[in-house]
Amino acid sequence: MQLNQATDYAFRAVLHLASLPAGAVVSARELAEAQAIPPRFVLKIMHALTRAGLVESRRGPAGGFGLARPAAEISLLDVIEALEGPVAIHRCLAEREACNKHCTSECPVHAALRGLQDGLVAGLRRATFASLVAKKP
Amino acid sequence: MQLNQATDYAFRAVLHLASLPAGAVVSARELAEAQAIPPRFVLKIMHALTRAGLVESRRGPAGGFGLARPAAEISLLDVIEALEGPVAIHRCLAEREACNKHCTSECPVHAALRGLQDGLVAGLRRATFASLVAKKP
DNA sequence: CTAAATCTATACTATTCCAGTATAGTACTG
DNA sequence: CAGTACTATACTGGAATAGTATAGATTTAG
Ligand code: SF4
Ligand code: SF4
Repeated sequence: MQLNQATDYAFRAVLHLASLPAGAVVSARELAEAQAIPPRFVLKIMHALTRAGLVESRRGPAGGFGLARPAAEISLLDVIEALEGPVAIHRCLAEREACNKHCTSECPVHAALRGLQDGLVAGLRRATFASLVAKKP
Repeated sequence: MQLNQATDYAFRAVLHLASLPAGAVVSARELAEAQAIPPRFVLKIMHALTRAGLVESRRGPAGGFGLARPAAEISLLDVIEALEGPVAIHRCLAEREACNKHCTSECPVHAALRGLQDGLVAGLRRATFASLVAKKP
């Protein structure tokens, strides 16, 4: 019931990129140092963010990473989904067949959890990195 | 980011007990069969629920388990906490020191997630088994 | 052209957690 | 006192987590 460590590193990395002037890039090594991310591990995280289309990379000397679109269009949900796939607070909300009871009718717990998950996901979608950067001191 | 299997079994078990006439008890074996829970595993789950004070047990022949208080006073949150401990959607919300970045000031991601978690927890607390049973067909 | 810097992609590993089993013990009933 | 049923804890195989390692591709400077 918890986001994993890689996702947290990704939050820090995107927050770092979001507070940069537009168009600027920062190397994996700098990111790792500034955000206290293990230097080898940061590569894997940026790889996932790049594949998801949230960040863009430039190779070679003076290369690095930058946001692929405005920080106002990147939410906590986007980052979580890039690292962990779709959000699901219970197995049967990830895929309905995960219920090993094979309830004939709709399960009331399932229904209640679905409502709560929807609220959570909506909140994660509303939390953009533009709004988060704005809150920083 | 998902409730575990044991917690789901506990949901089914409590839902089963909540739909019984008041004062009735049901044995572990019956519970396991009715709710498709592995027969040995159900003992561990009922043990956790008993220790948390949500269910009461009676030993010996004709023994079994029943709710320790009215279904209206048992929520999804109570069951989750009995099986998994306090709800936390992120490591730094479980314990503040879990952040290996040692942010000097308040982290905006932390603040946003805390708000969302509070909403989720409030919803879980509001979902009592009395209301869930009422929704069953 | 070539060397160094930097990202890309995947394989590997140690540790921890999960899901479930096993078993020895305690309490109640008839 | 024998059988039923819960109590409590130890054990286990497999999967997930949190990283590390490495071989390769691309870009730029000189
Ligand atoms: S019993 Fe209900 S809550 Fe549990 S997995 Fe099945 S549908 Fe979901
Ligand atoms: S960086 Fe922010 S969100 Fe991540 S663990 Fe630290 S306080 Fe929590």
